[in-house]
Order: sequence, then structure tokens, then C-alpha cells
Amino acid sequence: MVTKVEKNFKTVQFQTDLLNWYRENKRDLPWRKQATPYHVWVSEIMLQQTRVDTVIPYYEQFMRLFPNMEHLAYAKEEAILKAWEGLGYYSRVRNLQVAVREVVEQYGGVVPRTRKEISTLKGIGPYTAGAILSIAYGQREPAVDGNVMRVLSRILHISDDIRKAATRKKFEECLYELIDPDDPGSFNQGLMELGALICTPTSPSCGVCPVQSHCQAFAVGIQTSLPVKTKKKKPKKVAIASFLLQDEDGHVLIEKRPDQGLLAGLWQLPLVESASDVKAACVERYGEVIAFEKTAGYVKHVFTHLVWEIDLYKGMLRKQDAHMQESHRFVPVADLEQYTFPVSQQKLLSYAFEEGWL
DNA sequence: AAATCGGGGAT
DNA sequence: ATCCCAGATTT
Repeated sequence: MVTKVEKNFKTVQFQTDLLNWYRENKRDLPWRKQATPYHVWVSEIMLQQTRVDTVIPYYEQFMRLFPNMEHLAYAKEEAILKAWEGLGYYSRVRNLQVAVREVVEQYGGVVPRTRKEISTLKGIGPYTAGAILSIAYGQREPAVDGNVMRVLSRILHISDDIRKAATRKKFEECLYELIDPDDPGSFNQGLMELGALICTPTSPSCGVCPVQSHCQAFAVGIQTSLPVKTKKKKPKKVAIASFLLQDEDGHVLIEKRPDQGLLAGLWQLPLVESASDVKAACVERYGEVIAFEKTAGYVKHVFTHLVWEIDLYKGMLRKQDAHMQESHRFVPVADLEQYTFPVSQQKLLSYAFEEGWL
């Protein structure tokens, strides 16, 4: 067997120190009340790239709406998207439903217990597989997220770029040696909790760290220069013209986005990207527009890899003149809340309400 | 290996 | 402004 962790590392003492601290200091989080595979699964999907405080209310509502795998498996897509509205990375909830259906229909309702099998499920990658297996099933499997890489890069003084995929594997190999054999779930959560509460990115609280004596970075005073992470390039700007188009009854035209790609399947005010002649673009798509005007409405919305700079235009469209497409719908203002809108669109709609246009 | 996929909070 | 967050999937 190849050893990844240095011989003089006091593994058992480290496990004890971490677990004692975790048991005393762990936060009282809703998904820790019931650690069934389904509860852990839902929480871990929501927590991907998303902060604990953001997730809590979504998690509680989601478990009320879909209390078990059968409920989620047979829920309508509109219902699961609505429950995810505002949380971001919407493919997560679609993948979750696909995977839950597979468990219900192919695995007899039992979440698979092996890394190999569970990893075939949509949306379950290396981290989530390890989290479910260790927390719900008590298996000695690593769960390497951003917290764990930061904590371990400091404790073990690992300087590999954590943005590279190979680096995550290196941490997993270390963890197969380090992980506590008696309580792997608490050990993994302890590492993450330590990263969230003590071993924070810019100003770690090393003075009160329960594993300070094990930390090689602290020993030489370089904890704040770890982990090493190459920075990524800035998002690209995209000019957007959004249209608030109402018919003679005051119904609003909304559009369903394609089922692939950015914000897939969510609803929005009709929009065009980088049009030189906005009114012409609007008329070409939807037919003759009355009282078309640019409003003072403007929304800047930042995604991970691009920035939408949205100008809001408004006008009236007669139902009989409108070029209607399958993806579009005129809806009464009171019905808007039934649809799932991304945050950028919620900002636009809020503005329209404030102006008294809706 | 690099790009895509949301949104919010801390610094 | 920049980084980070209990990452996974697609290209």
C-alpha cells in the first residue's frame, strides 16, 4: 500500500481532536435531524456551490413539498422548478428528480450503497457520492469539497492547484488513510464544519483551532497563502433588451426558455441579445407594437461566466396582431406567480410593479 | 483541460 | 472589484 500522508502525522490523534470538536461545536442544521439517504441527498445537492444560510429555507420547504423519494419522483416539473426558484443551477433539481426516479423504479427505493453504483445517478459526482455514503451509510468514503481542500491543503501543506481535477483525487487518496473508521460521516462533516467556522479562506482562527497542533501550514506561518488556486477570467458582457408587452386586457407576454442551456425551462419577459435596432427586432418577432418605448428600467445581472446588462422596453401588442409561438403565453398579472422566473427576471418584474405598469 | 451552469455574501 | 461557496456535466 502506498502511503500518501507523512509517517509522522498523528492520524488517530487528529481524528480524535477533530471529532471531539465537531461534536461540541456542530451547527444545528435541519438536514442533521434526519440523516436518511434521501435527506442527506437533497441537502447535498442544494449545498453544491451554495451557502448553508441560503439553503436552509429552501431545504425546509422542499422536504415539506416532497417528503420522500416517491413524492419527488412523481412530482411535476413545474413544481420542482418552482421549489428551486432563486436557488440557481437549475439542472440540479432536474437531475435530482431523474435520479430519484431511477432509485424508486430500478433500485426498489433504496439508494445504492456503493460508490460505483451511486455515482451512475444523475447529479451525483465524487463529492456527493462520498457525502451520502459516509453520512447516511457510515461508510469510510471521502467527501472532498472546497472546504475540505482548503483545510487539508493547510494541515498537510499541499500546494497543488485546487482548481485542477487531479488535485481533488490527491485529497481523496489522503482521506482514505485519514478518515475515522468509527464515524466517517462526522469526520467528513467535521472537516467541512472546520472549514466553514475556523479554517476560513482569508482569516482563519488558528488560535482556537482544535487541530492546530497537526497543521503544517500553521507551523511555518503560511496558512493564509494556502490553498493555491489559479484565478479565472472575468465574465463576458451581454447586452439584453427585454420587453414588457401587454395586450388590451393587460395580460403580459412571457416566454419559456429552451430546455437546454442557461436557465433552461425557466420563464422570462421576451428578450433579444445585442440588437442594433431594438424596436425592429421586437416587431419582427411579435408583430406591430403600439406605444413602444425604452423605459428607465435597467438590470445588471452577474452569472458565473457572463453578465447580462438588461434594458427594459415596454409596449402594447394586440392579441390579434401578435405572432404567437408555442413557447410564448399571454398571462394575467395575477398568474405570474405560478411561473418560475430567474432572479434577473424577478428584478425586472418588480420594477414594472413599482412603476405601476402591472 | 476548459467551459458551462446561478446567485448571494464576505472582504 | 474579487473571491468563495458541502460541484457536476458537457465539450
